[in-house]
Amino acid sequence: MERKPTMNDVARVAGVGTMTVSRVLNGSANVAEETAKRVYRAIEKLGYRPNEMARALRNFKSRTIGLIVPYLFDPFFATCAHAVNTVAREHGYSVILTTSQDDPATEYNEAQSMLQRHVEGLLIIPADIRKSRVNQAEFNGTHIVTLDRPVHDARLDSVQVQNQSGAKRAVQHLIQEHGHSRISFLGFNRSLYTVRARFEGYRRAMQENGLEPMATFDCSSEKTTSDIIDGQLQGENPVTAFFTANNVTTRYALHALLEKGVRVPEEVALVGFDDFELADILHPKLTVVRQPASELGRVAANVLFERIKRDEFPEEGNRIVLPVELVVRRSCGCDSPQKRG
Amino acid sequence: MERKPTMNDVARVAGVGTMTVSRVLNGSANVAEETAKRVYRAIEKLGYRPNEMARALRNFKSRTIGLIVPYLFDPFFATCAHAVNTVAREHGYSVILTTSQDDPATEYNEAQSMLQRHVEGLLIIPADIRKSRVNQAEFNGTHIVTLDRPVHDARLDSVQVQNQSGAKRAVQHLIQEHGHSRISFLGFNRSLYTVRARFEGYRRAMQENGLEPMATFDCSSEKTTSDIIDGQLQGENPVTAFFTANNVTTRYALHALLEKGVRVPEEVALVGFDDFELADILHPKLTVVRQPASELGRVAANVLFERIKRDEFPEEGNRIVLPVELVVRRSCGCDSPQKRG
DNA sequence: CTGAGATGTGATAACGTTATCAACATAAAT
DNA sequence: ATTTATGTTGATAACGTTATCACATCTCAG
Repeated sequence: MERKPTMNDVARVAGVGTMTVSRVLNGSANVAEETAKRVYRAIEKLGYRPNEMARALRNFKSRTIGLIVPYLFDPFFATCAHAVNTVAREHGYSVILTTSQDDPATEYNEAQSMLQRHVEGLLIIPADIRKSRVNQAEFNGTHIVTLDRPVHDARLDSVQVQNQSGAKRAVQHLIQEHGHSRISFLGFNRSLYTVRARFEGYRRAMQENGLEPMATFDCSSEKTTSDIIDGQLQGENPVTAFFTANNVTTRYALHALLEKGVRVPEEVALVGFDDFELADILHPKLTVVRQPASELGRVAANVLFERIKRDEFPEEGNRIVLPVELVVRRSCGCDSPQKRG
Repeated sequence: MERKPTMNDVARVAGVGTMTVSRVLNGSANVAEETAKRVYRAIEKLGYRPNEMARALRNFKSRTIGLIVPYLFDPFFATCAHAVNTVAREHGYSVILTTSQDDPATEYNEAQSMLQRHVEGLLIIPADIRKSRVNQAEFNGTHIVTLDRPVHDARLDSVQVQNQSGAKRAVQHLIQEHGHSRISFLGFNRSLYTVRARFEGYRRAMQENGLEPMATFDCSSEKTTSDIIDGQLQGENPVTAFFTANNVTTRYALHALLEKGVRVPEEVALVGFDDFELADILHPKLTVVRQPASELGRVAANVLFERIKRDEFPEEGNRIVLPVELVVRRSCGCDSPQKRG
């Protein structure tokens, strides 16, 4: 309703000039103690709060960063976002958050919109390693850090996890500890960097053990996943273990197996990439590769703020890779009475 | 690096006045077609994008709303946030998102910070019905809508779900369909509105059936929940069913029961408030009260944008209550071979 | 005391946008 | 031919801050 009080109002009430109020607020030296007190009283009395819009316009500093994640209901991304938020607050920054739905066009539009809002930096989980356009010229002058997935641009900092080696270790576990040889890779959306990298880890583990890879990237829904699994469990050489590329696929696969009455891990083993809250309450408890979601967000945000602070645009960005951990529970066959030969 | 091009730059390149560029951008009438074309070409050439900071300052419209949720890694809140984001985008608004950790002081600070950023409206999931201070005078002139939980201020719009009647229905189901009489309410944090309301539904269901309520509000962690359950399962009159107040408590309780080797629902039944992705893969599949999380976010955002559009500050806010649904699966005892008398 | 430095303060001009007004065409109406 | 309308444009002044400069006072060494 009534207009918010401005610095001018404060100055008038305190009986000083506008600049003096500004100086008091910014803790600049050379303000008489007595004057400062008068200003503080006036601020108190009017309930004055500086207008960040005007500040941003004047200072070329919005104290805002942008964060673009594919989805918010995926617990992994949500956890990243939470961590980013926490770090931003510590730096006195606000976060403009939006989702891309894994669509490069949406991602580009949202990034543009954030540029218009003059964010000082951008944290992005890019939808597509090739089609993401956040590296174009128009983004020069904005600090960008990609997390979870990189893009093809050496100038950008990126923070990611050990996708390939983590996947490889998990598949090796299935091969070496449990003697599986017919292991199927289930994933969705080949254009996602993480899915590719995890597949590559899987492929290498198979190859190094002289086994034939067998991969699907079409697990877009519960139904299709179920159909794919159906096909792979039938025939003369049925699959004996599944490796799923992320928490969604893991869920689809587990659901399908349970629906069909297939016993896990007795009849078929299952190991997934990405841990989640309920993985150790499920029956069976899931063996998974755990990603440090919080740390991913935290590290990426810190890298970004470091860049912002230095206002540095390097020729070659840093690439930070965080370790993952194979959390062995039961779905791989461990802790189970019978093992296979 | 290089400064971003401004409207003045565009005007110079196009050989027109600044106002003409402004007019073209805002689609205002009365610009000659030929001139408009020149302006568009200049915009294209320079890669010009309007500075939202300057616009906001000049127009008193930031095209931004604030969203404060307790936590982002709770799938319920994350889903709300996702929905809010979607609606905001449809309106051409950006969302500044932050978390309160269910702490009223943090909530207040974050809300203040958003006011300084001149958000046009605020969507809040308040931490505490009494201690939340978002209704104070300093927030006059900002549109506020609370979602999921209300605060004590009749002027604020609030959107929530049928907490009480949903809980009551669930408990009635345990009593009437499965003959339970020793039903324990497990929750955490009595200062949360939702927990209270759900308890009240539980209490009424018990009372109307002549049963003794039995409630705990201390399920703050897995450990304490486990201990509480231990106590209630021992003694001469052990509990035969649990009603849990939200998805976190449900998880704690289920985990504890599984750890102890208690069979659900054969030995003890379990019904929770708030559905989640994996509730139907768990063993047993969980019977829950499902909340329309997406719709909650969507409706709240729409209410807010309606207020913003009309710039209306009603004496008495709307209170919208969305229906919940009892999703009957197996943990209540349904679909189980034996029923109790 | 005189001049140099420190200290405290305010006027002014930006930052990039847009509302308002005034100016000029040109077309239509008398 | 003169008025009246209509369409098209630009100069100017804000919005609320802050950097810069300028002007006072005051302190103290010489």
